[in-house]
Amino acid sequence: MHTYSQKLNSNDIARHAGVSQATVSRVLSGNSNVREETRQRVLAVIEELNYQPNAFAQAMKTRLSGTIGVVVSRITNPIVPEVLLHLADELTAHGKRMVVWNTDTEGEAGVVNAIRQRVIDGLVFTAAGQQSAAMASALQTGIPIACINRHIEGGEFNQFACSNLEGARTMADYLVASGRRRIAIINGPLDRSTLADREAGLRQGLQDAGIGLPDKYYAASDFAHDKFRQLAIEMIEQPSPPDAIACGNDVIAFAVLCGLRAAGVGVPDEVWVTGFDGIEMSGWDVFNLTTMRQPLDAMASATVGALIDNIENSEAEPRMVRFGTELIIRGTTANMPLTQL
Amino acid sequence: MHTYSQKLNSNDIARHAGVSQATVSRVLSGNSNVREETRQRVLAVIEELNYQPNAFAQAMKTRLSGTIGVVVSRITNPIVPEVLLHLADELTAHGKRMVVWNTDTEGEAGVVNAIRQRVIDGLVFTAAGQQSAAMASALQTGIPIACINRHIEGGEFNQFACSNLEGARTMADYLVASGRRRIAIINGPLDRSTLADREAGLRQGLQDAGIGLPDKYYAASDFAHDKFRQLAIEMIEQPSPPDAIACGNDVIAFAVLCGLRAAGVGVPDEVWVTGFDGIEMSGWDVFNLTTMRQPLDAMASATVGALIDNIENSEAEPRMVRFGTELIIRGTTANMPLTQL
DNA sequence: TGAATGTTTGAATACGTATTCATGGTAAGG
DNA sequence: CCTTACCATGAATACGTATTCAAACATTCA
Repeated sequence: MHTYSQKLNSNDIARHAGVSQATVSRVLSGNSNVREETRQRVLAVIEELNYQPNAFAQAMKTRLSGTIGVVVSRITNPIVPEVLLHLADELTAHGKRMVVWNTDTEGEAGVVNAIRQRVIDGLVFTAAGQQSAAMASALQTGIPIACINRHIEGGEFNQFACSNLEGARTMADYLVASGRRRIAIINGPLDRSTLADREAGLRQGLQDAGIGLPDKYYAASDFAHDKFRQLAIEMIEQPSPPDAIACGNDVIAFAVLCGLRAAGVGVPDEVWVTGFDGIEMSGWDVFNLTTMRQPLDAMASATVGALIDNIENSEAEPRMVRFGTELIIRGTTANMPLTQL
Repeated sequence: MHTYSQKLNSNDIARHAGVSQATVSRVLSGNSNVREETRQRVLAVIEELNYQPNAFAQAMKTRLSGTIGVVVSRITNPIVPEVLLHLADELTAHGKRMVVWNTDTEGEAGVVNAIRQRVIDGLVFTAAGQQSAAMASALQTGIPIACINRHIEGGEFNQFACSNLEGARTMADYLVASGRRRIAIINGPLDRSTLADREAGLRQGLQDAGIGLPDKYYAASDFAHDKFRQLAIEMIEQPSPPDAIACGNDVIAFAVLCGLRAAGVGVPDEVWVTGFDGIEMSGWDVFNLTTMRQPLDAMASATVGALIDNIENSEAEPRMVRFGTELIIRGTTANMPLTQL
């Protein structure tokens, strides 16, 4: 069994500095009054001996681990690392570590265990379906949680998402205003609030424009590149195919573009395609995707901020914010300025 | 300050079961002899009261946290989540949690801190440059480490990578055997051993074929999609452009394909393109990239296995394994079977 | 049967820190 | 000068578990 011994403890520091262990602890925590001269002396010894407090002992006393959990449903979905990147930056800025669970392959047992063992101070849930043993467990134990890109009606906890419905509505309006009339939707699983809200926004826009959405212009599937790709092929190869396909998110749109390419159908000449999220890859030439950008950095910042507040102050009210989105017009739709909206 | 109290401790269990706390601990750890009847009684009480041992107290005693750190250089690089996925699965299978650091934006301070605080039992380094304060700190403290996709000569620690040189050599042979004669290389930073080894393999193949590599057919840059894209454009727009571009990895190849598309150059009609890694996206229709697949799952499995061994048995020798690669021929090169190799 | 060995258990202790309680000292206020 | 309040500090304790030590008991062997 490999263990590497801790060389020093606060008693050693106390002895060297000629104070009591309690005083060393007070200097470290910075919460109590210590005479400036004493503080300097202790700090000097800490520095000299290169002392680090034992994190486990601290955690046991304070019941705080300095670690935040992040629950992710499909880590290889390209939007996930972008979210993790921003979360990691924010957490680091707050001096917290980030432990990650990927539930689509690992399952949720690890998360539930961590919650029950109290080894995390808070938990971030990223977009995923509603049914979640981990979420139920978190709510039951009362551990502070925050959801990013996932909305649950009536939930008494922090929730940060973009204006999915309004953004999708804007997207529909743009397509209609640009002359599209046979607009199709390809979407993912609707138990994800983001996707459901976006679909609602699109449908609303189509309905208000008097266009509507025939069944043959609608398709959905659970997450799998090949499935979306296949749906796109079937969609485009039917009689009187759509002249635009609005997708629930960028990753779905990527698969759709792949399907259309396989079917030999030109974009945007024969059909337009739009995504939603505005992830980095959407700007690559091979996609050049018109999409609706959500401010992931701001959302991550708010998520972490609220979580930290809940941890430091249990009275803090849960927050719920919707972030604005930005239409980015690229090559998968006609490249013309949007003056008529 | 939010804290949620631990309801029960092992003393409560002991009292309810009519045994001592030591016996409860023995039942939990499973290392000592306990009479079967006693064990069942204790387990029943644990079950009944829904007791969970306090992880911090355990960690303080055993000096083991049940957490493994993973250091990543650019988490949004699509190969990284694939690595993390496999690592997470393996770690979960071993009952370990995974904490992730993304050093390109966070820096390494968090990792170094975690090492000094002993809050992780082991550390995985994924491909990155050689200079690393975290690696130095890890080696100094003696915490078990393992490197995946990163090789350091003479290092006394676990290292798992694929046969980068041989794989690249095979790739060069394939291009030459297929009739390519003006073969270019676009690569990333050479302080990454994977990229350096692959370049060496390619150069070796070209040299043995008597083709060589003129300066004008070589370009490199640090990691940034736009830079690789630009390099590809400049490469292809020069007089007597290459008839093939071999890239250091798939992500570079994606950028190259984007550049070629922007330049209006047909692939594979006017120029072939190859990658290396075989990440999932390389199979998407928009890339359809010929590449060299490395067995990430096996590599991750070996990485975690070795790390766990080092943690459980400090005498365990560091391991160093090279994994074989597999040429995957797709649409960015002529779609013909490779019989002549 | 007696000695030797092995099994099962409890009491006590240690891990390293944060915090409470008590004490001596110092400043403020009349 | 006396009281009151506050500041700085140390001794002692608690957090919850793993482990050592010793004792009680059971088993084996001659």
